[in-house]
Amino acid sequence: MHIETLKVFCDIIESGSFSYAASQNFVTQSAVSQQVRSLEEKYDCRLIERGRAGVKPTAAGQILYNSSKDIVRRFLELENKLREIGSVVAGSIRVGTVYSVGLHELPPYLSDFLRRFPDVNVHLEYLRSNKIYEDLIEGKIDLGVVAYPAKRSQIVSIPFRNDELVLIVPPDNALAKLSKVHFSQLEGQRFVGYERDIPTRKAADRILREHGVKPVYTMEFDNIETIKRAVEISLGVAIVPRLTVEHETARGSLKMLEFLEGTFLRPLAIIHKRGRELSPAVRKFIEALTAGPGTGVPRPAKGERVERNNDRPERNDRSADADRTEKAEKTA
Amino acid sequence: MHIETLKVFCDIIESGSFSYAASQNFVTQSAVSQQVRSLEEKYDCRLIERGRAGVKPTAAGQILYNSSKDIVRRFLELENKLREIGSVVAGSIRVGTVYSVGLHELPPYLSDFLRRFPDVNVHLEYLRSNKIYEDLIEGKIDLGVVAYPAKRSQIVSIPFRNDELVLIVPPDNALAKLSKVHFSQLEGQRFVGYERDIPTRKAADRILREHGVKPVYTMEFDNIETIKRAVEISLGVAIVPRLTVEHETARGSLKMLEFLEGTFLRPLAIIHKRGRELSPAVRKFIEALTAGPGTGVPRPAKGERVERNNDRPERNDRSADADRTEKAEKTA
DNA sequence: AACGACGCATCAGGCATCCTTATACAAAAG
DNA sequence: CTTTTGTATAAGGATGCCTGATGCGTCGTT
Repeated sequence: MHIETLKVFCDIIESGSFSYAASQNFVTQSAVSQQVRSLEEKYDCRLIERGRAGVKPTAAGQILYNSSKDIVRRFLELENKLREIGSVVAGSIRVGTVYSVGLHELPPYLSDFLRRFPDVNVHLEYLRSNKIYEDLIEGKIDLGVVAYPAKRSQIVSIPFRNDELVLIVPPDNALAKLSKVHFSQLEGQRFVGYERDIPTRKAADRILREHGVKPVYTMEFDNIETIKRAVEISLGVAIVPRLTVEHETARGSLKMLEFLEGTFLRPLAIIHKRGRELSPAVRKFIEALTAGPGTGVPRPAKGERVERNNDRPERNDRSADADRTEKAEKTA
Repeated sequence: MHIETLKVFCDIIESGSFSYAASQNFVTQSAVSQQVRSLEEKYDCRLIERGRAGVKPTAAGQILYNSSKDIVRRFLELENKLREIGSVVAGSIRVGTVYSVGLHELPPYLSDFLRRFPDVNVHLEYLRSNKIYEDLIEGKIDLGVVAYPAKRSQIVSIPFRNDELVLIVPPDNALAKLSKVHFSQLEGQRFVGYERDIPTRKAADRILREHGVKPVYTMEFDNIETIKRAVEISLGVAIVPRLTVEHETARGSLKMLEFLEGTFLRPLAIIHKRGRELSPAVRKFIEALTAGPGTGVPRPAKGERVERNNDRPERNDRSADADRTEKAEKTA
């Protein structure tokens, strides 16, 4: 019996979905379906009731789930301990990130990391800030990457980078001819921005308030991409991280302006649950982010490990990085 | 990760032997060796110190053992529960038996059982009577088959069969011409028999004592085969179960005599630990013994199960029964 | 009601995995 | 020094698992 099969089963029960469990375990839905079937055949009893409203465990399935959950948990802990000893960087790590960072800041770090540690699978989930804190505390993810990290007793926060907040306006806006603006010039502009409970929105509002601007929002979204689209079609101006609009300013679909009153930084941080011991893979991931992309040595170069990797050059190489990076969107 | 691999590892640590762990798990020593190696490679650390005096776990190996033991135990319990639900008779059962019964009484029941339940692996170990009780209580075996079952609070005993105790003498003995003897005729005969702490020896001595015979033992052994060889070369006479000497009496290498004073039965029993819940396979095994050989239906014939078995007629059919019956001798 | 979207089941084919057999090798025993 | 016992290694083959394609219900839409 594969312990992985038990984990798949647990994931099915917890998520209520075969397909989701499949993606969580880096296999196809077909494989998951077959695993469940073979379990059911092996013990000659139905384990999961497949109904219209998702899936529910049968009595037997519930027993299997209860025990498996325990077994899987113990096994994962065991693996962490052993990897610790052997300094083996492998396994899965689950990272939750807000859209803007995940799309515009992480990619170079990520591909670098995946190249250096081919035995690590990275789950990248796009989540809203508050959900990241929640999931961290519930143990659903190992790491979070957020802006304006909140200080909480259960959360440890490690500084990552600082973005600069800039103003974007549609090319047809009066301000588009300038390269820098005074806050006073923003008076009367209609704003587009994040929803009120999102940290970057709060930061933007604070900056505006401190400079005497009372913004009028016409639209609020929960992710940066939609905000940019809204500005492009002249629904308003917005304050966003500089890195997130590089594409659009280069293409000319958006005009970016700095503030004459100074630069405003948006601190990003890696966060994790306090007290939770981090697996070698997670620690290496944090290192990779804090050290910056391209700073990693090509190989861990610790004797044995190199040999082992070289022993199987013909291995089914999962060609692209993307194959090992599961990107699951949770917000609509 | 196969849970079976973890079990193999535990068995290695507990027994201090690769080969023994191999036989316990119905695989070759080679497979065991490879499994350990792949574990060591996977976590890039030595797990077992191979020294002259057996094998010892390293620090990492100890960690692996501790967790694995737990995982394996939970998994086996889980499997029992599920098999219970699906009425699936499969898995391994460990049976400890004394030589005489294992060699002369069990075989027909065994081959019958194995034919009816091809998914069950039977570990048959030849043990001395007291070791069987010990191992039962320690949970090292599931069932025991013994003669003259001792009444103990921790042990449940189920009657199995009754052998008849008879006298065997070498063909050149004066008694060999008779077919029945009076106990009085045994006076002056030298005896060969079991060691003093073995139940059948105690029973024989009691019978002799009750009929006024004070036996003089010249040799004592812990198993029936050696006793027979000793009698064959005229080292003395012996009181043994009738079934165990069928071969020799047929060949004429031994002469068997009944007692004129009556027949003396040697009760056999299946024993197991009180309170321990028995797996379906163990229960079926008990049923098979108590019902007698040849009484089983050809198939459980419970719908689905038949189908499932028929689905794979081309399966690597482990031809002979012997392949699935591990006979490990513990006494020399 | 027809249609597409979604999610699970099934099938066939390829390939990695793991096991067995055979053999090497080391240490201990006779 | 040979034999025995126990583990490691090599080669080959069977098993099993996964993927990709496809089928088939159910649900929500227009």
